[in-house]
Amino acid sequence: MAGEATTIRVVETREDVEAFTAWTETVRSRVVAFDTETTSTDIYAPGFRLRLAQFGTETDAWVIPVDAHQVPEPRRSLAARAVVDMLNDHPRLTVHNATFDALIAARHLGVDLDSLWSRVTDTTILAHLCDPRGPEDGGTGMSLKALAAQRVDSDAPDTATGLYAAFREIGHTKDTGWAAIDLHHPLYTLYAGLDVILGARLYHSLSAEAAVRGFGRLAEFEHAVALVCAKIEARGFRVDPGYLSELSIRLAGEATQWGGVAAEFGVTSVNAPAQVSAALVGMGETLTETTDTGALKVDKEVLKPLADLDRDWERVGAREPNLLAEAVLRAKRAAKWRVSYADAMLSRRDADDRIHPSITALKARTARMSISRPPLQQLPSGDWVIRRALVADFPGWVVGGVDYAAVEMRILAALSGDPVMCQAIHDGHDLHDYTAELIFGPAFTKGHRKIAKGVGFGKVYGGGPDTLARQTGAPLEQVRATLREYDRVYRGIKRYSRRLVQRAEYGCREVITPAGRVLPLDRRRLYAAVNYMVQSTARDVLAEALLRLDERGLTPYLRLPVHDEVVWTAPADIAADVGREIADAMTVPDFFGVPLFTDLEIGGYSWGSLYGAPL
DNA sequence: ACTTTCACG
DNA sequence: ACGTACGTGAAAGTG
Repeated sequence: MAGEATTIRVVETREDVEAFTAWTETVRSRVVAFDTETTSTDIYAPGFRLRLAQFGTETDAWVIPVDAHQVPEPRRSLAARAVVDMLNDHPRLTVHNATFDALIAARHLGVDLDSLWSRVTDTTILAHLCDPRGPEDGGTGMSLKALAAQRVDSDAPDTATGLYAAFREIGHTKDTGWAAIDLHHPLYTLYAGLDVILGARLYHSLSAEAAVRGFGRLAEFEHAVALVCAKIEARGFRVDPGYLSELSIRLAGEATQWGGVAAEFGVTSVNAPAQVSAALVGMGETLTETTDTGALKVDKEVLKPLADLDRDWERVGAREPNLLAEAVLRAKRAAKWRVSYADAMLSRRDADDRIHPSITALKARTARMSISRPPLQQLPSGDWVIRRALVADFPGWVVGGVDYAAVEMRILAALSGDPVMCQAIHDGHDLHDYTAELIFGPAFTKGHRKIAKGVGFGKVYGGGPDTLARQTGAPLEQVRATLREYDRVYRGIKRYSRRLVQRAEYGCREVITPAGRVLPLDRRRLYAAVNYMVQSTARDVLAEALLRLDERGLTPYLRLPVHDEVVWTAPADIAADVGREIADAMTVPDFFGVPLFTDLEIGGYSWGSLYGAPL
């Protein structure tokens, strides 16, 4: 690799296990990379197995088979023991995407998560601090392969492709081959061994750059945040399988029924935009909006007016509803809710009816977290039916939530130091009410407040008058006028926004957040600087809150972080105390001169109860 | 692989 | 001078 000879050893005998243990003694002062190969990425699925554990330096790797299905006893236990000893004792380890392997070590090898974590450096964290961009945005992304190609050896052997070919030879796919490939297949062990050699080399490259660029403290912070998120993931969130089964059937029926209606109009698949647009045009509807590639757009913003439905799916009474448009809307929604949410939760639950969504604590360019499999940060919020499926841990427990009040606006006020907005916050005003009154006078209406709120967000997000008019539903001229007034009233925000974009224009194309994060900007979208600054800072406010919650011993109650809130569960008799404690730990009394307050909600048995569900 | 759509903050 | 909403995850269809 990179012109240097490397060695990969595969443990095949009892003596090999001893040789591995002897090797671990010789590398005690070195940073050793750790990695695993498993039957799947579903750590908590029944039938999940750890198959290989690997350790390595820049030049030497050990591949240790521990799969109970293929390694005979007592060698398997001896090998597993040797792996556990290394994980428990070695002073400095590096892992690429450490949350995954650490959770496996904790659940399937009985390793103590806190102890292991205190000795681990996660190279995805370092890579994200050095460049948070994904490959689609001109960055390298966080995959081991791409990072290693960039920093270690652009000609590093591409073992994955060969391995996938081996999967196909045994009648499997990219996804299923991991469980089926022979434990001693040479491509499999080669792939496994190379990964730790690459990982060790990547560590040295990334840690050097992170140190030079002063990311040490931020890296430490991110490791602490990732540990709290790993604990939340390990505990999981309980689902109600009986409710989900019934819901799945009901949604399937709805999708079939509305799909049948669409079929009467010649639309055999409601998910085929070309079919839908052709049928609508054939019925005499005029479609004007187009997609990026010039096709006629038929998303729900286009279809709802045709179906005479407003944003909340209520009849408007403005026209004769187009039955096809309505059928497509309802069929698609029912199918999506069933497949992406109900069935996803049902299929991913563990033996205790808990789901363990994968939480990536440091994901977006702005450092925002992401939650996947299933995407619990994106469950429908306008209706309680999906969230009703997530329930408290035991009978007699309840679900609650704590969220920050208007956190992005407050952060914008604090960072810009805008005196008018800061004063309004100190005086305890509702920010959007306050803005509406400033612009429209004391007799402002709900509609005025909505426009004021939209313009406030527009400032954070960098939107123009057209987008804001579309979003708020207000007339373009009124939005333009409001934007002008906004700039006049909140001069500090205007000045701050201009300064951020100007710096990006004349300096390097990046913003540096108060946390010390360097966020690269796209050449064509320098205006995004304000949004990046605010969104990223809001993320760090929640991340710091997670650390305070953990310090207060509240992590066992936490179920999810959702950008500006946490979801928790607790026994009903202490729920008020737990909720207050969480709300208090999250509160930031003085964020650059502005208080960040929290709102506490205590619900019932299900998360849906916070959205109007009866239970 | 790419596009389109839809769910969230 | 002009004009741009930001960030995600996931499924399904098309080719």
